Amino acid sequence: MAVTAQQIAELAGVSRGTVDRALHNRGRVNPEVAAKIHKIAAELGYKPNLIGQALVKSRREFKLGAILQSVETPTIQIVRAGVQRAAEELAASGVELIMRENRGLDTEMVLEHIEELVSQGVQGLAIAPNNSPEIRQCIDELYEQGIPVITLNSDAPGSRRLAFIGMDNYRAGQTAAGLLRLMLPEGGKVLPLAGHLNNTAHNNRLNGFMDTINGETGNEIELLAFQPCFDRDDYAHEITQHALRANPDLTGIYVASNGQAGACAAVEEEGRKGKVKVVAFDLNPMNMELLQSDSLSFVLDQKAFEQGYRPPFLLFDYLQNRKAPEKELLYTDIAIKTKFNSDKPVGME
Amino acid sequence: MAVTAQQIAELAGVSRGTVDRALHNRGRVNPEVAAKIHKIAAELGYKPNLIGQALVKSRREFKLGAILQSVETPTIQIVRAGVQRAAEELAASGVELIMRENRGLDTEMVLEHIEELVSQGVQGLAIAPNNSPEIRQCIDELYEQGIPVITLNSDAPGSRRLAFIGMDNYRAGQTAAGLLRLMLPEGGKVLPLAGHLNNTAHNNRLNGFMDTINGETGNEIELLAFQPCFDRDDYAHEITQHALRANPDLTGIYVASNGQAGACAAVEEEGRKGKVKVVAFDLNPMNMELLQSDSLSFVLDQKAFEQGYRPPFLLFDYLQNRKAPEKELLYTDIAIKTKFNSDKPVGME
DNA sequence: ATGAAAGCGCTAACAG
DNA sequence: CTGTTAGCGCTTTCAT
Repeated sequence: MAVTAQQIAELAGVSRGTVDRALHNRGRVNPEVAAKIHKIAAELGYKPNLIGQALVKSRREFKLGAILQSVETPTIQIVRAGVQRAAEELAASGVELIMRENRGLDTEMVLEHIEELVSQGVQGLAIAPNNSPEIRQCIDELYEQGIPVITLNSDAPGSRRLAFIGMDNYRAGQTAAGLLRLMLPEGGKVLPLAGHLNNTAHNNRLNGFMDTINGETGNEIELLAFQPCFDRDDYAHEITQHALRANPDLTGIYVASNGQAGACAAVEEEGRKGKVKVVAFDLNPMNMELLQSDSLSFVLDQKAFEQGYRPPFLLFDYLQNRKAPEKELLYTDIAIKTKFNSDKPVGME
Repeated sequence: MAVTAQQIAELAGVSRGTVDRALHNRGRVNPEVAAKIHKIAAELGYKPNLIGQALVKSRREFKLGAILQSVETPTIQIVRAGVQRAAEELAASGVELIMRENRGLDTEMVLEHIEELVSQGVQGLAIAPNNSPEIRQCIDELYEQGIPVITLNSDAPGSRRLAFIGMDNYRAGQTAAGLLRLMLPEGGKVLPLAGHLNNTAHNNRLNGFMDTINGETGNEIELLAFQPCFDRDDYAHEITQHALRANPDLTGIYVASNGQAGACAAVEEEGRKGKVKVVAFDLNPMNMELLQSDSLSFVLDQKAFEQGYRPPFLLFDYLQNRKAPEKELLYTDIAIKTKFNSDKPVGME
């Protein structure tokens, strides 16, 4: 058995209570005795038993809230699963987690949910915000009230959130550019597609892409003008069709948003499949099919499960131990998927 | 607070002990009473508190063993870190883990370590074996003795191990082939390099590669004869140099083992960098540099940390709850890394 | 067949 | 400043 606080107490000739106070520097203990206790603990390599600790701490009750948006998308479904798994696991530690969900993006609804959850007494919030000044301000107010907020999947940059966990979209854009460059040794024209420009995520994906598509060396790639497709397959289809017909030397398409199915369809209809490489985001069932049929070359995936799973733990840790996350920006892995490595691996992610 | 066994006991008018026996079907309880207890538990949505459970179970002591090989390699260092982290986390549950390590591969040493650990009384073993009949047989004998074995990183196929956790090397070979095909739209010649053919891992990586490099569609790629480089940079360098000079249309190199630095050096010396794409394995510091300098296009990485981290937990779960892993082959994710997504993400992997 | 009681390791409230 | 005590939820004897 590992060494226990009881044993230290006996060796030091004091009680468990004193050992506990000494080891946690809670004060109210004779400095000399404390020193002695620390010494014995160090010699014995004492490590507090986490299970015992958790058991007694589970008496404190915590109430957390989680607010998700765009729950109709496959990616957010995975995020959701992560949140729920965390909720189940934390239930044993006395944590209650209340979840609220919206379809689509809706600043008003988010603000309403925040208000509701706060009135229910949540002590911490995990939010997938949209990038609106109102929400940023609301997060700052929560901070003033002592309610920590963690943003997930999408960030509220500049606000006083405890942390953000999600994809580094600029980096993801760079990664996509790197892939296209590797696939296009002869250069050619590349069409960038994205939802709206006021979608921060898409915007960052686009910036990273454009900053990187023409690197220091080699192949010259000509970037066509950016086209917003508003996440719609029909728009993406039309834009792609136009671009393909106007540019016989179009060799790559970068889809930073939804709409990839439309783009792929247009490529196939024009008989350019294989000649035109398409890179898109998020490993959902549709993209898995598009990979298998060689319509997509690469999909960049984010660790959606982790984005949902970790915030409740981070909030719990903060509330229970006043321990903030190590970094403010917790970027999840940018996973590159092809048809060959896109089945789910073992483990929870 | 969540519902506890105590509450159920009160509602059923029995004691906690009876509730416990009933809920776990341990017998020695009146069937009618048991039914009543089950009913109440279901109605209240009773979930046993994992922390309480863990606390009392931590009285049982477990002794586990782990045997690693080739500890001089960066990948196994990461595996090692995973094992150690698991050991720390399991210490609170009454688990002692004894680790033994070899440099290089050495069947004799592994067998000795196994014997030693067994004589020390370990109840389960995590082993990174080499593919030798002696070790397979030894694992079978351990199975007969009731000592579960989990192989990690490398497998002992056909033996009665509880599970294997590691990379699906055939699949990884396919993935590499897919990447080269995407990068070589014009086809060309590809040189495959690997350590020995009696290294199962390399062999599988090679087979997957060769079975896939010429797909159903498109570009014709000519595969040069496989060359063993015995994991050595100097051999790889020489082989590559020869191949480059003999084949002006060589466009790709697949390094299934170590030796990639030698191959990359040869490519650069012959002035073919950029023209010849190189794919290699394992995201170690050297490969990160080779990615950054564009000497490597892609690195296929395995979740080495996870390979070390999970086996102790799986063994513990098996010993404590007789719960075997869900699958016999626990394949870890095949991660595709480029210069842009090859810095460590957040989290423990 | 069942209840009572002990105890896992820890923290916190209360007395001194 | 320090010891005592109670108790977190559960499993496991030990009586009955």
